Parts: sequence; C-alpha cells; structure tokens
Amino acid sequence: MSSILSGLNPEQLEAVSLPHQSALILAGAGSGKTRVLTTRIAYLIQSGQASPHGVLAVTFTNKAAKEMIARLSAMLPINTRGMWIGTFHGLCNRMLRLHHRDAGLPQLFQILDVQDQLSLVKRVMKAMGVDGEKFPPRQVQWFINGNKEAGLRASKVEAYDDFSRRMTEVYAAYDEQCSREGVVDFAELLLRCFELLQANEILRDHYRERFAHILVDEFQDTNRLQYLWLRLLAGNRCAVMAVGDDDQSIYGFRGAHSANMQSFERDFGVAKVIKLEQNYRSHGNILDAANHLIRNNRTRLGKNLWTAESHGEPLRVFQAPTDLDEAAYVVDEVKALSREGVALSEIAVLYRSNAQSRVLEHALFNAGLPYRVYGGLRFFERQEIKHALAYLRLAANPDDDNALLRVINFPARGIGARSLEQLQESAKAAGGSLWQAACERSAVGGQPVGRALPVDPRPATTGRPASSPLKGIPAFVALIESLRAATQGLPLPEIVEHMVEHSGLKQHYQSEREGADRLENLNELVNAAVGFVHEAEDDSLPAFLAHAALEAGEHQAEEGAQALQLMTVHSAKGLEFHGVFITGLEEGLFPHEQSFNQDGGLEEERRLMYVALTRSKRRLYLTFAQSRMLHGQTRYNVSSRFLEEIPERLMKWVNLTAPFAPVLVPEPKPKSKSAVSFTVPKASHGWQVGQSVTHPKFGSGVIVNCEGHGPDARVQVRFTRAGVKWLALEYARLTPA
DNA sequence: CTAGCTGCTGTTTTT
DNA sequence: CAGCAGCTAG
Repeated sequence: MSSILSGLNPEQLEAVSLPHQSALILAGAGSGKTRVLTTRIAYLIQSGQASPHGVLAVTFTNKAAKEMIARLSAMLPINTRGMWIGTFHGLCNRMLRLHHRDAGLPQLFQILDVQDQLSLVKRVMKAMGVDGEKFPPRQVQWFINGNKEAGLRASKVEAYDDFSRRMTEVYAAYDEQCSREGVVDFAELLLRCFELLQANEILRDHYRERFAHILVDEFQDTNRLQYLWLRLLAGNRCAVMAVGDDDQSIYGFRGAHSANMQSFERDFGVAKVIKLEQNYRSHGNILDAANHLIRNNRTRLGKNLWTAESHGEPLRVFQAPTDLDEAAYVVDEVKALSREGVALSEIAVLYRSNAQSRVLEHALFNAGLPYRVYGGLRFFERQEIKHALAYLRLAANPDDDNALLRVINFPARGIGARSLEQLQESAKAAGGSLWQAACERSAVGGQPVGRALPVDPRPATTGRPASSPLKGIPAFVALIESLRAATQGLPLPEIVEHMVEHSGLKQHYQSEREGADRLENLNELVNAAVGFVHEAEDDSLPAFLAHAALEAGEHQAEEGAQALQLMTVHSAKGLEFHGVFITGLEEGLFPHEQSFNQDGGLEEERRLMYVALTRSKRRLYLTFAQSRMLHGQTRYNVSSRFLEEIPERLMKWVNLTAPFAPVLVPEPKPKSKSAVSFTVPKASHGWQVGQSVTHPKFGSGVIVNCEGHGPDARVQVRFTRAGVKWLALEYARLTPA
C-alpha cells in the first residue's frame, strides 16, 4: 500500500485517500492530475474498498483513457481488460451494445462520424425540400448536435421563430431517418444512453449498485448532457471524484460547460475542494508567463501554479516576415535542439488551426526532419478507407443507407443520379431502406414490383420503366450478397481483406493514376484489423467498425517513433514536451477572429494559450509572422495580444527586432522567385524545353513544352515520379535542378 | 452515364 | 487554396 502512495504531496495524498464521498479536485496543469486519478483507483482496489469491476473512470480522449489503463496496469497486478475505463462516447457505446434491445437499437447499430452525419443531414433536407441556402447543412448539423448535447430531443426544443422551427423539423426527420437506418451519431450515443438509464429503472439500479466509484477526468470539458448522465448514473450512494481545471476549459465551442464544476459542488454535496497547485512540469519562467496571462480572464475559480524548480530560460520570441520564414526558423531551431541531444519526440510545434500545418510540413519535409502530424485527416477518415468501411458496414447491416450511397456507384457501375432518385422514391414509398428497395427491384429480373411504380412524376418515361438503371443495381445487390456470403464466419482480418480485394476498390485504385497511396492505406486497413484482433476483447466486425468511428486517428500516430510532433493546441492538451513552439501568434489567428464575436470567446482563446504555454517543460518559443498566406491570399497581421500579456522580463526577442515595432508592409513579391533568379535568353520567363527542374511536391522532372507569356506562361513537365503535368509559372514553385 | 471542367464558397478547435 | 455542386462533352 505505502508503495503506491509514496512520493505524493500532501494534497495529492489527501485526494487519493479520501473516504467514500464525492470530491472536486481542482488540478492545475502539470500538477499530477493523472497520477492522482490512477493512484486513487489503485488505492481503492488495493485497500479492498472497491473491485476493478466496481469502478468507472471516464476521460475525454482515447489517449487519456489509454494512458490511465497503462499506468494502472503498471501499478497493480490486475487485468485492466474489462474495466470500465474509457471516453464518454466509448462507455456509452459499450452500454448501448449490451442493452441495445432496451435502448431500441439494432444490435449492430453503426456510428456516424461527422462527415457521415453531414451527408445524412443533407439527404434529409433534400427529401424535405429544405432550402440549403437558407439553412446551411453545417448549421443544421450544429443545431442538432447542440440540442442533443443539451439533452433535448426535437420534441423538446423550444423554437419561437420560423427559422428554428424549420430546423427543429429537420432535426426530427433526421432522427427518424437515423433510427430507420439503425445508425447513431456521436451525440446520440450519449443521449440514447442517458435515456436508457432514465427509462429503465432496473438497469439504472443495476449500474448504480455496481459502480460505487466514478472518476471523471477533465471535468471542465463536460457538457450539459454528460453532466446529467453522470448524475443519473451516480445516484445518491456513489462517490464521484471529479478532476478538472477551469483554466483549461477549451471546448466551450462544442457545448462544454465549465460551470458544471460549480454545479457539481452543489449537486453532489462536495464537502471540500482540493486544489493541486504545485507544478512538476515546467520551469519557473514558463509558469510565470502562464499565470500572468490567465489573470486577464475574469471568470475563474482562482488558482496559482508554483514550482520548486528554478526559473530556467527566458521564453524566446521570434518575429518572422512571412509564414515561410517562421517555418524556416522552426526548422533551424529544431535542428539545433536535436544537435544538443533533445529527442525529436520531445519537441512539439503547436498551432491554432490545422490549416497552418501545411507550411510547416513543407519546410520540415524539405529539411529531411521526421515529423508526425496529429489530427488533420485521420486514417479512418480517408476516402478510400471510408469506402472500404462502407462495404464492411453493408455486410454487417445492409439497411445502412449512408454506407450504401457511398459505394453503390463506387467503383462506377452505371448507377447515376437518375436511378438513385428512383431507388430513393421506392424506398420512401415502401417505408424501407434503400437496400430493401434495391433487392425488390433486382429480385424479379427488372420489373418494378407492386406499389413501387406509381410515383413517377414524368409520364414520358413510363414507356420504358427504368430499364437502364436495372443493369447496375442488380449487379450491386449481387456483389454485396456474394461478399456477405463469402465472408460469413471468417475471422475479422480475412473479412476485411476479402472486402478490399473483391469489392472492386483495389482494382479501381490500381488503375488510378495517383492511387498508390490509397492502395497502401487499404493494405494498412487490413493490418489495422489484425492489430485490432490482438488488442480488443470483442474482435467482431461491428466492434471493429465502432472502433473505426470512435478512434478515427489512432493509426497515424505510431507511438514512440523519433519524430517531431505537430498538432493543434487542442490536441496538445494533457501532453508535455521538453521544447514547445507556439506558432502563428497573430491577431485573428490566435486569438482566432471567429472568437471575437462569440460570448466568452476571447477568454476561451486565452485559456487555449494557457494550455499551450503549460505544455512546455524547459524550452518555449513564441513565434509569429507579419504576413501569411491564408485562404489563397496574403494577409498582414499584427502580433497577438497574448504576447503583450506576458511580462517582458520573461521574454527574449531573438531576432533583435524591437518588440511591437510598427508592422512593415512588405513590397509585393516578384511573381515567381525562380523566374527572377534564373535568366536564360531563350524565353522571356527564363525556362526552356529540355531543362531539368524540381518541384516541391512532384519532385524532379524535365520541361517538355512551353506556352503563353507573362502571367499566363505555362510549362509542361515530365516528372520522374508524378507523370506529365502542366504548371502555371506564376504559381508553381519550380526550381532549376 | 461518366469524367472532367469551371466557378463558387467557406473557412477553429474534436469525441 | 481546397472541396464541392453543377454543367458539358463524349
């Protein structure tokens, strides 16, 4: 017992060994929050106050859940498999699978990711004849999720104006369509689970009996629904330990409600709030900077981090003329750090928005520095993977219209908009899924059956009722049936492999010019299935599909490899690095301009900056650029106000530019760098046929043709790797080889 | 029906 | 600059 508790400071110890009561732990960045949580679980189990079976621990990200399980396994000789440790979505998914009947869901319900959800929303809107101009689908999606996350079904939404009334109608229709298809979106996982527990007393009591201890990580990020879910699940006898930091609440934009911390104190009868304020991560200057910055926020619970460590180095501030120069600086400094012996995996480059990673990646790639990007397009979100998954989903549940629509004509098999329209109409008329409608048509050799016929609005076409589409649809039905039959009972990896091989996807990408990467990803999908079988308790196809939806990014981030870490500030939360670059510190970017009109938006941006600062253990860089390419045009920004909120004495301006010097508007750059630096009399733009060139993306090649003059000048280049391409000289960054 | 083109638009953060 | 909807030629 003493072994797991040794080394804890008094506050940590108090938190870990609390008696059976609900508690709120205010845990500052780097104060050993995860350690407290895991040690608490270990303590409860080791002292016999709880069994592994009777503890539920919920986190916000998969990464955090994994971390917790790993640390727990290291601390105690117990099997952590089967323990209820996971994300809100993961745990709700688990509960819904176990009780799908009570929850009113098919056993094999599928999970819609953001893209799937959006396309379903669009489909529903189209069917209802809702104007997509007046009601942007994204906004409708946001509306639906927002209400679900507030715990509101369409029938409970209070709509006082025509606009929200119409949106609410779409919400209702969308939910109906989801249940027809047997699919649930992310928010639905939570809401459905909540409703299940609410409606089913026996089940509720069962789980309340079972989970005597609930632990919640990142409590400040919980939304209304998650809070209600916790309260419902906890009942009166459960001890809930909520750990959070209001200063790190950065998900307000999607409904997180850090006031849940205050509600928690009240609703759960918290006797004492424990504050963890000693920071074990960063040197003093870094903490000073973070503390000063966050003091500019009005709405805080109040907390001040301190450290026993020395001040360390000053923060290094770098002002770059352009985003390219900023990237170049990052490259140089990373190289220097690396030479000093700092592992690349201990260095992170942070940015506010994903779009910023491009320029950085480009510079790193050219410098030959290995890097890994978190976020962005995740593995399971790639087009070819989504296609393959759609085939798999159809094998598991053919009524999944989203999946069907994705692949019914991919690879192309002659099913166009017209036949789809007809299919959708007959499905609607029969009140069934698209798959059912497709089967009906195929079954009788092309004759539309029974009631399916009369809806055709154009009498002219009734002469030859839907003859052309019937070539494609029966072929599709037959394909799916044969895939299903062939994979029946096979182990998961073989199912996946069979699908990839025989769905026509592989063939399609083999014949496609740029299909090599996609093929590789498809192979990687088979590997993912193999890995999944080894790791997961449930290695069925539906479990794999759920995994794909819930842990979309898992596969591109190989742990431990020696690579520089690139990520948004959001995804950096909870991580720490020896050296951190916070880039793009410009007004409009960080803080983001979208935050200016949002309620409390600026304070959230500041908390985001606080999170960014506190990721660093030792070395911290703050960089910004005076001009930056954004959305295809150059923008001139001033430095971020956050730089001014950090005391000057903590910072060192490394490029010797006076701080807050007036922004110089650079002269317009020459149209094409290469055209200026390279002059050959032959042509006005300086390039000639036969010349060897290199392109940042396509690599090396030879010019095979030229045409046009001035801004319209183009050259045709035969690249060694990328084939033959026409490039506009004004834009292509071509260099002589 | 398909493929390929044009022209438009929307842009933050994520389970 | 992307991704996408809508259009046109084959």
